[in-house]
Amino acid sequence: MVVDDEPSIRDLLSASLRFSGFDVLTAADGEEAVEVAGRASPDLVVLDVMLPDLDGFEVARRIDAPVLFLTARDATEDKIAGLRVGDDYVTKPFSLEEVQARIRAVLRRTRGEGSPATRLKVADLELDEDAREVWRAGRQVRLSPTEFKLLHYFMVNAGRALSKAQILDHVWNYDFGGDAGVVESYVSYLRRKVDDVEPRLIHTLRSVGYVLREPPAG
Amino acid sequence: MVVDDEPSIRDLLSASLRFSGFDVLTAADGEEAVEVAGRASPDLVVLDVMLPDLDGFEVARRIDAPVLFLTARDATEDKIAGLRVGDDYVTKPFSLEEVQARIRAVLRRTRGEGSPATRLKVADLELDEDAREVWRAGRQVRLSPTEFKLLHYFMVNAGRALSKAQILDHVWNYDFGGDAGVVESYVSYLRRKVDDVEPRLIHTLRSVGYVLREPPAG
DNA sequence: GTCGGCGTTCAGGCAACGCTCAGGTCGCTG
DNA sequence: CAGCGACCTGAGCGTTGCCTGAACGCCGAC
Repeated sequence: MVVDDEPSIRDLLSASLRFSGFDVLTAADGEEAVEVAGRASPDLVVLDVMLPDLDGFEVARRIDAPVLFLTARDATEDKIAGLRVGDDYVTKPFSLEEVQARIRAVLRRTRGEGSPATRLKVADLELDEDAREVWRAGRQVRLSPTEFKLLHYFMVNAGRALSKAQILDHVWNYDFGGDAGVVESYVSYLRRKVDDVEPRLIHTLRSVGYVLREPPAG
Repeated sequence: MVVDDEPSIRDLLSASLRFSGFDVLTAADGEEAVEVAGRASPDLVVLDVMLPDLDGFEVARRIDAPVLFLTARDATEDKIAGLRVGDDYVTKPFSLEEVQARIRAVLRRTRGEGSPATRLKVADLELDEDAREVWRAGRQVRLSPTEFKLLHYFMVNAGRALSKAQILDHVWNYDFGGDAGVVESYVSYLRRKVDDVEPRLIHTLRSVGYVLREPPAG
């Protein structure tokens, strides 16, 4: 369930989550959120802290589900205050990658006890979400946060062609104003760090975008 | 079983204990506590001394299970008075690390006689929960209580990336209002005391948090 | 062959982040 | 009541990561 008073944010999140296979309900304010949650018992609520009527923490208290808070970047104070164990938060502006990662983490913690392998693998490239480790051909590789998010996005969508706009939308914050040049830069960094051995996994599709995939045997 | 009249404390404790694999029941007052305990025979009861109806010690007398009391910090008097053998207490405000440590200690004493190894080990770093001793590369190290709790939390979660917020939630008291700067300070202290030799075990993950882990062979 | 677009890489400025140290407070102890 | 240890804060400083812009190279089109 997604709760935010700004329609743009609400739509952005619900569309992206639906696309990833979640069942999504929405609410525009605190009252509605409590009401809908009471009826539908969502597994998790993505909740803006700033709502027109009720305080986000107040809403959380009245809902029996783990909460992922959306909070302004400078609200360092409030963050810790309202968090119960099992909850988590993401600062605005966020990237879709971030939100989805946190959602999966919360769901994993609360429901599935036997932590399912959080390990992504493509050929001899491996990524561990928990430990934030990346391995290529047996060697560990150090990545910056953005590099890590980008590679994660590639690996989740391994074998699928991704346009730069798509990548920008998912990996960068939604308010990022710059152009797709950054993507090229970061793909370049990634190649140097994790794709410097055969077989090459990151392929550029001219005037389309990029793919991460194991080259066909033939 | 968790007994407290404040919902926030009740939720905090029950969620955190469930996450650690315990089966948790809750009660909001003394009457309910006695009633539920009679039916369900819990292995241990976490019990607030200040309840709206009955005194905590009165409740304890009517329950056939070891009790971990939650008591105000300045109630030095009451502490000793109500404690039976096998019981223990924690002062409010507490940290989750503290409560869980005490719970495990009580359960170990009462049920499991063959004390399970309370020794954590990562590379040449060892921590003995019982004796509160820490060893690095064969040398014993003296840690302050907070340093010890922090290191303990790191070692229990060895190999997992921990955010500063997460650390704050578990190692510091739940009412701590300050920011994550303290964590940095204490990590700094820990590094000086237990991580001043190769291989380095505490690694910072920029804009993510920290990990305690043995560096990879490669 | 040449030209234009597209992609890659590098260098540099800027901002954010984290480490450390010094200092102040509190509580305990002798 | 003086001394000490533990805890937290704040400021300064070095480092890292992020993004931009520009130069260079590749590739396909004509």
